[in-house]
Amino acid sequence: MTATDLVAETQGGADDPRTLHQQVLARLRQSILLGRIEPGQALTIRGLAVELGVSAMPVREALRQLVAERALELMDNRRVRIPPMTIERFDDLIAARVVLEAEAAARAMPYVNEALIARLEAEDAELNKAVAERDYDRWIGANYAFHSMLYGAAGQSAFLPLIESLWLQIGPFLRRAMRTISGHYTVDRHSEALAALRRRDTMALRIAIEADIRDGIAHIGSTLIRSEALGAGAARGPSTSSGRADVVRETV
Amino acid sequence: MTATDLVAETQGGADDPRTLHQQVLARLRQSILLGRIEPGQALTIRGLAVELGVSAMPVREALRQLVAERALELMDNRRVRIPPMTIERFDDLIAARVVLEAEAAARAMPYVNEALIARLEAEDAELNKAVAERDYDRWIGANYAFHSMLYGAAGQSAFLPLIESLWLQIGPFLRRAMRTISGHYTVDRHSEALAALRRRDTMALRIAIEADIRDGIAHIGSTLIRSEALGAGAARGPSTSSGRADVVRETV
DNA sequence: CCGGCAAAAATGTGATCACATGGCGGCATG
DNA sequence: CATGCCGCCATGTGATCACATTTTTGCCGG
Repeated sequence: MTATDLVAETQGGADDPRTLHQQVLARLRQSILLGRIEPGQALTIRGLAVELGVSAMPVREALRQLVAERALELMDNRRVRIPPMTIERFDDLIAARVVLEAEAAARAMPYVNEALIARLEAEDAELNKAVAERDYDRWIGANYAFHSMLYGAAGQSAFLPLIESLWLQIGPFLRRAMRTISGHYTVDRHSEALAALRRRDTMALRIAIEADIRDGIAHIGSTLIRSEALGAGAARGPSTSSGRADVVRETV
Repeated sequence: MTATDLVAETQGGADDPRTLHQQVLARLRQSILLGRIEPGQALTIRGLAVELGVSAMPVREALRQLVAERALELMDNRRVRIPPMTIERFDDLIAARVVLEAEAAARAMPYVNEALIARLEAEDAELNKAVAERDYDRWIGANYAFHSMLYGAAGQSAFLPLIESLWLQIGPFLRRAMRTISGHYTVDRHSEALAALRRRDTMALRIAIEADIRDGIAHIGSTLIRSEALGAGAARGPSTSSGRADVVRETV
């Protein structure tokens, strides 16, 4: 399998109307969202370009865009990395998620109809199945789909991009924490949210969303306590070009 | 005055440690924030590059970054523009500002000390002076400084970038509305916020911040009603390269 | 065996070029 | 005089190149 195949086989054929840099961006964004990129992993323009079978230019633009969304961080040496997580930052991100997503959900309420609820239920079922099968990617993906489907009910909202940015910042640190708490997923907050939607109960919806956010990731905080400043610098992966390519090949 | 001088004289000399694209980004960002770029104005890579005395590359990257921050929008024809404003979007943006900034202010409270209050007072005085002198740029600048100073009290916060994105989206439409309400600025919400800070009254602070946001821009909504979808397409400026250059010269 | 130094490889940045696409005006035609 | 078509020019996209800086590596002396 060539690197080019990697790009072509999952998404974006030759007739993809999107520009190359948009395809690269979508790919990298999903990788970050699903936690496939290790916090300390080397992210070089040329490396990713070879990896994705494109030239450096689209990768450059995609990286810039991800830096703007705070999914990546531009270091002093002008390299790019996943921003290291600290307890303070994590706390901020969760707080921002809570206020933004609760408000976004509340503002979506007027647009809720049976069709939307049905789609949300389908996504919730998909999520539960993924949880049962311990399929992490589908789990995260379905969870994200559920939330964005709800917040986007009113059409394009100004909230969604902001929330996406927060997801991207949390994504890389979600996976490791998920493993440890995969058994703790006892209360189905999505069911509570769906019940609130059916009753058109905005307040209950806010509570369910907040609980969902806090439940899903509350345990990450303790993970962070055990390893301060996660992904700060010591956890640098293999740095030779061959080594990096190997790691990225299975992750991007 | 050459175009190069335009860049050099206000900021960023030859020994600026920042990369060119960062300088261009900062310049464009400020222009958008201060409403110096008309919603319908043509924004071309080559045009801005000539304007700013740089090559196309830094401009490309800066534009991408601003698109990621939602300050600009990538149209289907791959051109870039200030996203047209609608009542719905404006309503979203204000709602997002309120919840984010209220929360950010509340979370800054533990870090409030006399030094910070003093700096905020100084910025507020600067703001009032700018208002009295009808100096729009300083007005907006001081207002922005006041808010970001408060929200950033706890050091780098995850809230600030999100809030900045919202400011950038509102900026282009603020100026015209400001003109019409410049006389209505009767209640000084910043004073209320400062009083709340001195009393360490988090709830009062939230209320003051929310009131400040809503007061300052409440009248824009009515402006939008009179001209739906502001900057949608009809308000396209001159499109010849010479015409564009003239417009941008005095605005960027 | 370890530490530092110099050479070499790699990386980010910026510039320039080729190409396809789209917008615009001029021109012919009704 | 209005309208539709065609060609030209401007623009965005992607590739490649040169250069400065950083990082890695290999080597030498202690």
